[in-house]
Amino acid sequence: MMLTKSKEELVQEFRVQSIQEAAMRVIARKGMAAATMSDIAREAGIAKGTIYLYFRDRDELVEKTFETAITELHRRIDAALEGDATFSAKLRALLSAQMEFFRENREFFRLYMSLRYPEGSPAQQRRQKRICQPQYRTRVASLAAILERAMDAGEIRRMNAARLALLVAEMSIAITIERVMEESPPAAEDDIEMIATMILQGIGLQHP
Amino acid sequence: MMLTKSKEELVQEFRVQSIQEAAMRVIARKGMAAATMSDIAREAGIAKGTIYLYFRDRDELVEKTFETAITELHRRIDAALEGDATFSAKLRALLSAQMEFFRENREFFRLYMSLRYPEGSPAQQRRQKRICQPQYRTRVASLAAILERAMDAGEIRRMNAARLALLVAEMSIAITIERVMEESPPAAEDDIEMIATMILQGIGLQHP
DNA sequence: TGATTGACTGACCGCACGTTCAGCGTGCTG
DNA sequence: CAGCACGCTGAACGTGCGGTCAGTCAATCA
Repeated sequence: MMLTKSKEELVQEFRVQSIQEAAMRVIARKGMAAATMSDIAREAGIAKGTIYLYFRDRDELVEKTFETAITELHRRIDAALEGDATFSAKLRALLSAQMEFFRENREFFRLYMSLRYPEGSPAQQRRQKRICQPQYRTRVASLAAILERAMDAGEIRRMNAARLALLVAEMSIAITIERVMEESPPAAEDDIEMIATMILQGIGLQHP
Repeated sequence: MMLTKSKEELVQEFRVQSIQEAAMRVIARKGMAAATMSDIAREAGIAKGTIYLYFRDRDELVEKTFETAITELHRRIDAALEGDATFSAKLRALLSAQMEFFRENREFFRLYMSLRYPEGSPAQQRRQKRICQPQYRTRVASLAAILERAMDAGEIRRMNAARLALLVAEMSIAITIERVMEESPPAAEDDIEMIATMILQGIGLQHP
């Protein structure tokens, strides 16, 4: 009895997962706005109607797909940041985790970018604002907390932590974008080293 | 004869301009994807059909609207960068020009962000890629050239100029986004000073 | 083996959009 | 003042989307 149910659940989960993966691929290929339910169904090898057995509507599909992937990203970033390494080490770990994640999940990237600033109908916008912006804000806030701690520890100069967190986050996303788009990006270590150096020492001339 | 034609042209230009301004306002309010031709016509106080007397289709309206505004932005940035000031001064001038422009043209900002990464139908995407990406790439490239010159002059350390230009551009956009979204942002000078300091000296501890 | 279930299908619906065009009014012409 | 020209209008059209649901059929049950 219990086993049977488990089996059904497994099948369900498999369907849900394969639909989400199809959605991700289609969005990656055509962009968020142009990805239709028919496209996604075709990509998943099922009928359009079947999607509606597992997701209430398009919004929910996109939302769940986003959440599944972003949860994994956050898990990795949190893992990179735990422990009490120096700020410099944590910064490199953060950059490394993010780049690695998007290298493995190139397809997620397009979805991630689409959701960062709301588009579409007002209802969709509200939904996206509810779902996605907090995710981003939370990340920036936790980065700000780390910066604050590093300031307290005297590892970095004292500045506006919130603004600084924003800058660091955006720099890391910018390089990630660039790497995802490049055919053959330079070694990740080189880019990480460059950003880390720039953040810590700037580009001025005072000696290392 | 010549005068009459001039007058008609003026009326035409006025219509074109007021439609573009309406488009900008609507896109700013509802987002690129949700801004319909009816919305734009209503905002401009004319009938939907009238727009098609001045623009072939929606794509052309968006494209022309974007170009008109971006041309002004580039004019200002170029003005800020000409002359042979120090890199440090040019950097501040660049940041200042960009922030000032988006403060005056808050409405353009949404359009600018929408077009940075293509969305919509494949045809729209091709168009946007053709129109918008080069604009952005050109700006980054010219920034890279300035960085290169500063390196030659020994004003800043030698690094990968292309990557660095990307980081500087993204940082400045990030703060601009933040400022556009904030109810009452801090004084522009403070933000400019912060980014400039961060870029030139980093956040590490070695004394100023 | 016939009955029953329910996951799956895809033709269909309503709607909202971009686009069109026949007709309207206004002002200029002869 | 009649007639013409033309910028403008907005109802109507075609298209393509998200979403629905009556029907299908393979697996399970009794």
